Amino acid sequence: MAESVWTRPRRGKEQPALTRAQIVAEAIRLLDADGLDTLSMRNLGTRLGAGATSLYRHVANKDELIELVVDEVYGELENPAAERWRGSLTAAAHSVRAMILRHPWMASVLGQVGLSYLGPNVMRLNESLLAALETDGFTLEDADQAVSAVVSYVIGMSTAEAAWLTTLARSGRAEAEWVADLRPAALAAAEPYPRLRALLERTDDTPDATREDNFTYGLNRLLDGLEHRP
Amino acid sequence: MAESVWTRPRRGKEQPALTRAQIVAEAIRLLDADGLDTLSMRNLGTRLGAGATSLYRHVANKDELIELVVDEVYGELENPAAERWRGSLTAAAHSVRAMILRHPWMASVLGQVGLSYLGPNVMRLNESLLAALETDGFTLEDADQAVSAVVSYVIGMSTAEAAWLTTLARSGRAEAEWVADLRPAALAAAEPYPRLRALLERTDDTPDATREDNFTYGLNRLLDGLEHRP
DNA sequence: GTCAAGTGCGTACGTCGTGCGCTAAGGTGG
DNA sequence: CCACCTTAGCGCACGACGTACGCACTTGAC
Repeated sequence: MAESVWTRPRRGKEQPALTRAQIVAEAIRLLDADGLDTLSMRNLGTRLGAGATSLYRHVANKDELIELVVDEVYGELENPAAERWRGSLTAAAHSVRAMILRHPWMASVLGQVGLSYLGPNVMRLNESLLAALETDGFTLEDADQAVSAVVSYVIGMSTAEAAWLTTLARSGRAEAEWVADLRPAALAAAEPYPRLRALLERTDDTPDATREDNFTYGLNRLLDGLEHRP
Repeated sequence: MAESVWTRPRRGKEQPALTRAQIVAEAIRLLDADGLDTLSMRNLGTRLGAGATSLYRHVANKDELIELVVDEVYGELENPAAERWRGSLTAAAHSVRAMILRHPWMASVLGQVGLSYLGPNVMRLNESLLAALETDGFTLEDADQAVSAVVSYVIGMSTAEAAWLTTLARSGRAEAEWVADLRPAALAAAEPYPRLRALLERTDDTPDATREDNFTYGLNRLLDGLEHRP
C-alpha cells in the first residue's frame, strides 16, 4: 500500500486539470444516475479522480455548485421559435417539462433555489417569451403574469410527475407491477371516498401517454383563459 | 458535571411520555422557526427533553417523520364549503397557498414527497373538490384533470413565493431594502434583455399585495379556461 | 412478588461539508 | 539555469448528522 515517490502519479498537463465546467458536468451525470442524496463532494471528487476538497478550488461550496448545476440544466432549453405567442408558450412548456423529466432531481432542488433566479439561461428564455407575447398584443404586465402562471403550472405538474417517477425508479420495478402492488393499500386508504376509489379502480395501460395528456389538458385550459382574458 | 443517582431526574408519569403527536407538533414548530436544514433528530430530541435516539421508538426514521409532518400540515386545510365548483376551487387554492406561505419549508419537501400522496388529509380534500365539480356537470375524468391542474398551478406559484420569502428571511432584512440591494446586480444581469430590465425598473411599494394579485390573476385564467372547456 | 412488555438513553459507526496548511507543478524574471 | 511566486490538489481534522444496538428502568398484569 505504501507508495513511493516513483510510483506516485505525476501531476502535469497529461492529466487535464479540474475545471468548473467539468465538475458541473460530472455532477449532473451523477445526479441523473443516482439522485440528489447520493451527490456528495467526496463522491463527486472520486468520480473526477480527485480528492473531495480539491473541488473547493473551483466552487465556493455545495450550494453554489447546485446553483451552477441548475443554470447549466436550464441551458438545455432552447428558445422557442414559434410564430404566435401560444405556440411559443406551448413549446416552452413542453420543453421545461421534458427537462424536468430528464433530470427528476430538479424537482427537489427548485423548491430550495426558487424560480426567480438570476442565471443567464433562465433570463434568456424569459425574455424571448415576453417578446413573443408582447408582439401579439399583451401588455408587458400581462405578459409577465402570463409567463409566470404558465411556468408555475408546468413546474407544479412536472414536479409531481418527477417525484412519482423517482419513487418508481427507487422501487426498481416496472410501473405496471408497482402500481398493482400499491393498489390494495391505496384502495383501503380511499375506502371512505367513492370518487377516489372510482379513479383508482381504472387501470391504465399507457401511463406515460396519460400523464402527457393530463399535462397538455391543463396547459390548454390555462392558455385558453389567457387567450380570452378580460 | 457528574450527576449522581440522586440528582438524576426520575422518569415516571410526572414527565409525560413522548408521543408521536408531540414529536410531529414539535417538528413543525422547529421547521417554522428555523427551516428545513436545522431539523435534525438530535435537535428535535433536545427540544423535547429527550435523547435523539428516543424518537425512533415512535417514528421509523427521518423520512417517515417528514411524511407525518406533511400530512399533519395538510390537515390545516379545511374543506371548502362553497356553492359552486368555481368557488370551491378558488377557496381551496387560496387555502393551499396560505398553508405554504405559513410553512415555507413545505416548498422544499413537496418536491421529494410528491403531491399524489396517500395521507388521509389530502384524500379528504381531493374527494370534496371532485364532488363539487361533479355535481356541477364535470365528468369524473374532467374533474380529476381540473383539480390536478389547479393544484399544480397553486403549488408551482406558491413554491416560488415561498423560496423567495425564505431567502428574504435568511437575509434578515426588510423586503424593500433587500430588493434595493439586489437591484444593481439584477439590472446588470438583465442588461441584454430590455423587457426584463423594464420589469425590474418598476418599484413596488406593496409586494405582498402584488404577489397575491399575480396569484389570483393566473388562477382566474385557469378557471376561466376550465369553465369554457370544449 | 415476579415477570413481560415497552420506553428512553449512551455509545458507536460511518458519512457528510468544509477549514487549514502542506506539497509540488508550472510560469516568470534574473 | 536558477530562484522565486502563484496556484491546484490533497491529507488531516473537526463537528454534526442519521441511526443500529443493547442496556436500564418503569409499569402493568398476574
